[in-house]
Amino acid sequence: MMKIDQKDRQILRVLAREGRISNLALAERVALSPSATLRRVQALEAAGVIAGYRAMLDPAKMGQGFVAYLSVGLKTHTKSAQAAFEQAMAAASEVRECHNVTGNVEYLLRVEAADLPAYKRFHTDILGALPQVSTITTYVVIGSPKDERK
Amino acid sequence: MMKIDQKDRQILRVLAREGRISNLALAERVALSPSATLRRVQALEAAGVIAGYRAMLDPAKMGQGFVAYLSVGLKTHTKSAQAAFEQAMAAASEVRECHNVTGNVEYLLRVEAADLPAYKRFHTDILGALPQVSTITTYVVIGSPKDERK
DNA sequence: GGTGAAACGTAGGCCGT
DNA sequence: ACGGCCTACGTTTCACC
Repeated sequence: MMKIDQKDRQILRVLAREGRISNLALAERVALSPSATLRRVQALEAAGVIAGYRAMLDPAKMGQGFVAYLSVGLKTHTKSAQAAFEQAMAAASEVRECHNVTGNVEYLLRVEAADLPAYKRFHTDILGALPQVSTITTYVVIGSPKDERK
Repeated sequence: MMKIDQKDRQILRVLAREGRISNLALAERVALSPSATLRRVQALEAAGVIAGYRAMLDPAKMGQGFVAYLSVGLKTHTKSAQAAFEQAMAAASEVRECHNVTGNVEYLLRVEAADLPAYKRFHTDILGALPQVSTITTYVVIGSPKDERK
């Protein structure tokens, strides 16, 4: 674990929004020399504070028009049932996120599919085929007024 | 809207995982010359298929140890109530995502806070203070076995 | 789509504070 | 321990084929 000062936070704020900004431009933004900036960025990467960089793709523009969140409840709460479910989710390309949560369900999924039929195939053929699953509730995303992760 | 061929898809797949890969390395991966690769990337950016680049930060390593998803139901489904709620979400720094969904609730939020007390402040002082809100259910994230957005 | 070259950015050694 | 300067090296980018 490393200590993160105000300059680091400034750097992270910029990088979270503009992941591909050049080190030179970043240095100017945070009012530091390029070398000092680079050293800080490298330290943040090494410490895992920056876990990586991603291009945010627009699902709609790639023919992935269907986005939904699903809450999933399991029949049993054994370790093996969870492991089996998580493995299936890891293997399913439609599943972009799988969160283990507290509450009246065990999992929250984010699923992206080309269209409704494609989503239905996932819902019935993949999720429905898992013996561990007891309840599924689908929340279709109509819009995302805020999405700082993308 | 642009047409996306197989090479484009290859490029997107790499960039989605390694957003800061050099154009040279990317070109090698997709077996194209650097200039052809750059032209494709620039076209994908211009078309909005690539909406931007982000550093993925680890909330736990930044003292943001508390992550939860919240389902929120509104009292009324008028345009003005939705607009007021969305504006409040846009202003709340704890809210990383706000999705408008179908189902028995109107919104799904992703909230990140330093700890439980910080989360409680958000829950009661911000969400609880909004007159439009009728139901709130909190799903605390225990773990994320898959998170391809980060 | 590829080539080449100029412009630009990166990264690490070094020194000062 | 941390910031700034310098510079060799690598990368980006664009006009041209």
